[in-house]
Amino acid sequence: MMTMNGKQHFSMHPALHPSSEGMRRVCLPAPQLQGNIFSGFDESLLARAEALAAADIVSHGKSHPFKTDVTYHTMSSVPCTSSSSTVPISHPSSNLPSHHHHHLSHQTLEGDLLDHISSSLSVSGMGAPPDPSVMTTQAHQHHLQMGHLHQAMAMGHPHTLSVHNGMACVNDVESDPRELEAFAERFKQRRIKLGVTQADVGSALANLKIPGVGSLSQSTICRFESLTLSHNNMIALKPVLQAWLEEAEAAYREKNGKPDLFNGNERKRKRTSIAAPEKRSLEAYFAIQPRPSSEKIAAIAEKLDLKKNVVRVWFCNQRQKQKRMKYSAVH
DNA sequence: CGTATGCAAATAAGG
DNA sequence: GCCTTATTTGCATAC
Repeated sequence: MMTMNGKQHFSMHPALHPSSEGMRRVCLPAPQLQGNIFSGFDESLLARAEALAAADIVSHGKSHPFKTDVTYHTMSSVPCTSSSSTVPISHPSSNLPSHHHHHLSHQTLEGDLLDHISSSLSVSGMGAPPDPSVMTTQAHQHHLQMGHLHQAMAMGHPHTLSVHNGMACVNDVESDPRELEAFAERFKQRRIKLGVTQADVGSALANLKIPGVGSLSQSTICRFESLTLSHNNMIALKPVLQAWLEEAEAAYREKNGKPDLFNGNERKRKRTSIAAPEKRSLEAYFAIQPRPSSEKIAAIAEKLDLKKNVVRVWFCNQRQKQKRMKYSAVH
């Protein structure tokens, strides 16, 4: 099952114009131009985009890092509104772009030579039924569809001092924000004592067989230890890591060297790496049409030998990124 | 080697 | 089904 290999194809693109055009008009759909672009979409557009991609190697502006990270940060004064659950901190940052370019989208998609999409089955990925458990905030009775359910809420925790009138902030264990930090530190210490690396921990998590919990990368373990994850993420991961720690120490006592095999059913989330040439092509397509139709996405995917879903997500993320940049540009 | 980290895929959740 | 916004991770690669 699954096996959604992100078979990368680093086909090297031949063309490589030494030309150095630093003109990288972002957000510039380049509407009018010649009618042929939109009339004979398909091939011509794709080809054109590819050509652009090839010629577009220089403009790799690193731009500003702009790290808006919201990492842990010791204190998270979240008003204890305690609205049962899920209150994803809607950030008011969203502005009203109102980017209505509206350039007559007159794309004619007649014949479509590139219609044979062999994208095959979609990535079924996970199918693990959610499993409440873990978290503090029980009362979970949300069995809708599948999903990883990484219940990461539980944000409304009591301020250090604020008195809980009555029992507003019920639930939740007695874990202060300090407890979390202490745990992270303790965790690292004991992990090292066990002679286990972060990567080991990450992959060993799958052996716990906790529904909805698979392996994690070394990065994530590292971030947990250094508290560089979001508070909610920290809280969600704590019980899992704690479970591992306990098991590992128990096994250690029993002299179990390293019995842990690669059991684990839940795979670690996989991340496709899109090679540079493909990325360049995608960028070129994006410059021409930031919101390609499903059919076009399929065509692009086919051409670049990427999964359709990968391409679709790439466009989504690209739009997000562009929006972010636009925002930061205005400061 | 094991650990940090930047950038950005993949996912979650509400339309 | 796909989009958006917000977030969670992981690949790569720098320490």
